[in-house]
Amino acid sequence: MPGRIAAVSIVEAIAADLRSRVFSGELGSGEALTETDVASTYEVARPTAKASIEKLVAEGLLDRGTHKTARVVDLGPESVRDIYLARAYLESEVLRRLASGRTVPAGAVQANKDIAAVKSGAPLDVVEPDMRFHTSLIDAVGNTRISKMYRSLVGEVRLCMSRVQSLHLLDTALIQAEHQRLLELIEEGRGDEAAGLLDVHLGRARERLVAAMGGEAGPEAQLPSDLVAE
Amino acid sequence: MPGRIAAVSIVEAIAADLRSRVFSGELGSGEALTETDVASTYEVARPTAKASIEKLVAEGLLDRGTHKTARVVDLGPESVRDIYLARAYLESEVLRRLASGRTVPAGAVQANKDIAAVKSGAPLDVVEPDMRFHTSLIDAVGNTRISKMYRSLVGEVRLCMSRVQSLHLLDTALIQAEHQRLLELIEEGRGDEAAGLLDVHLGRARERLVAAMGGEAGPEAQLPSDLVAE
DNA sequence: CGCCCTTCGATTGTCTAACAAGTACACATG
DNA sequence: CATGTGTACTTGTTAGACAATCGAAGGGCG
Repeated sequence: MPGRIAAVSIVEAIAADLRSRVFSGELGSGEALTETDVASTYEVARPTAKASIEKLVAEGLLDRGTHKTARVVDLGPESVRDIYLARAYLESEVLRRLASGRTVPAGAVQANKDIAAVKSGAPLDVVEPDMRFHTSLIDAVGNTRISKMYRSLVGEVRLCMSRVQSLHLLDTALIQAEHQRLLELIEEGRGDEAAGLLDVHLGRARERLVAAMGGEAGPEAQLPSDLVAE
Repeated sequence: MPGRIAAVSIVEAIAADLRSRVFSGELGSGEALTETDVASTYEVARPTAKASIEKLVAEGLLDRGTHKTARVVDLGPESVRDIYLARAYLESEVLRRLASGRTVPAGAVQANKDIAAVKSGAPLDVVEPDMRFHTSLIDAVGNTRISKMYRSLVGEVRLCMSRVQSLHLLDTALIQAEHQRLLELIEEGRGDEAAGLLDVHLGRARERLVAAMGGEAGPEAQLPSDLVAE
């Protein structure tokens, strides 16, 4: 069933485009987005632009107070830690549940294959399948509210991932290998170990990103010892 | 610092009023809310009413598809289970963390006192402090994203609580006693037992509500044996 | 007599134009 | 230098309008 035609509303279309521009870095941190600007660049009425902006604000990609211009969020080290810890919070429990039922989500398997297929020259292309790997795990528990909660985090998570990739903070092969190991641990029913590996996986990305932003990196930033040894 | 003055926008004010009308049951399940209706009852322009409605849709209190009138959500048994399981998912892990640090949130203690102070004749008054008890626990972990995720669930949770209370499915004293026990278990550092009690606490409410809605109640609906014995 | 199709009313999506209200920054004043 | 004022920009809200769409009611046809 290849993507049935979708007649999305104008505000949704604009929101989607703005979103991708934020992810691609075309709209950098702190950049202002006035309603009039958006309205004129997309040639729509201001209320329509307003609605799009408010959508992105709700997603956490834009910041704005009453009567103030919306700006692209500026994630500080504390926010990054907050985001990654919230992720770990949800995802580690998910891994335990999946492992107890030994259910390996097909979507996650496919996503990890897609990561492997990405040429090393285009680091930003890893973001989409990486994100998909993790959302597939969440969705596999079959609870629509949990999925929705995770969705409310996805915007910011993806922003972090984009930063990690464009700064070359992680090797694609390592990401892919750890994902693979996670899937194996699920299949073997070893939930606690899967959760532990996830903590390593996320902790490293987190602390490296924090360090790259000028924060004080924690010890999680280093590579696993067996790989360092080579 | 008693509630600093807040100049809320009109759409926010209308959203708040609609919300309370949904919680109070004045707007029953499936009731239609057209933009024009809302606009005329509050004497505002239609776009303003539209924005308010969309806010409630985002909160999960209203349902609506493109070009269709917004309606108050009609929670079926599956949705109720989904909601309560998502709650348990987040809250049980929170209890473990709080117990490991033996941090008893002051807000939760106060909220439970407020529950005790409610006269038995007004069951709906229990909802607010009950909700506050649980949000206090979540907020106590100090992760703003986790709090935000829980917020995205709160609307529906509160709707369920209102149903439970107006149908007299649970005794106030029992709720209050179990909350008290949860706090004690946290203080004693017994995280697993706290999580277990929470499962009982939520499971009973969940299955009784499901049963009251015509679904097949699970075994969790029964009272704890020590209380049944009297 | 029942079913399909058309038509119509109601409702939402979007637009234009406009005014009110608030913020931020430069400027003038003490 | 601190303070107040003012002005430009931006957002909040309104009014009215038109197109697109959905749901139901009614008429035609088998």
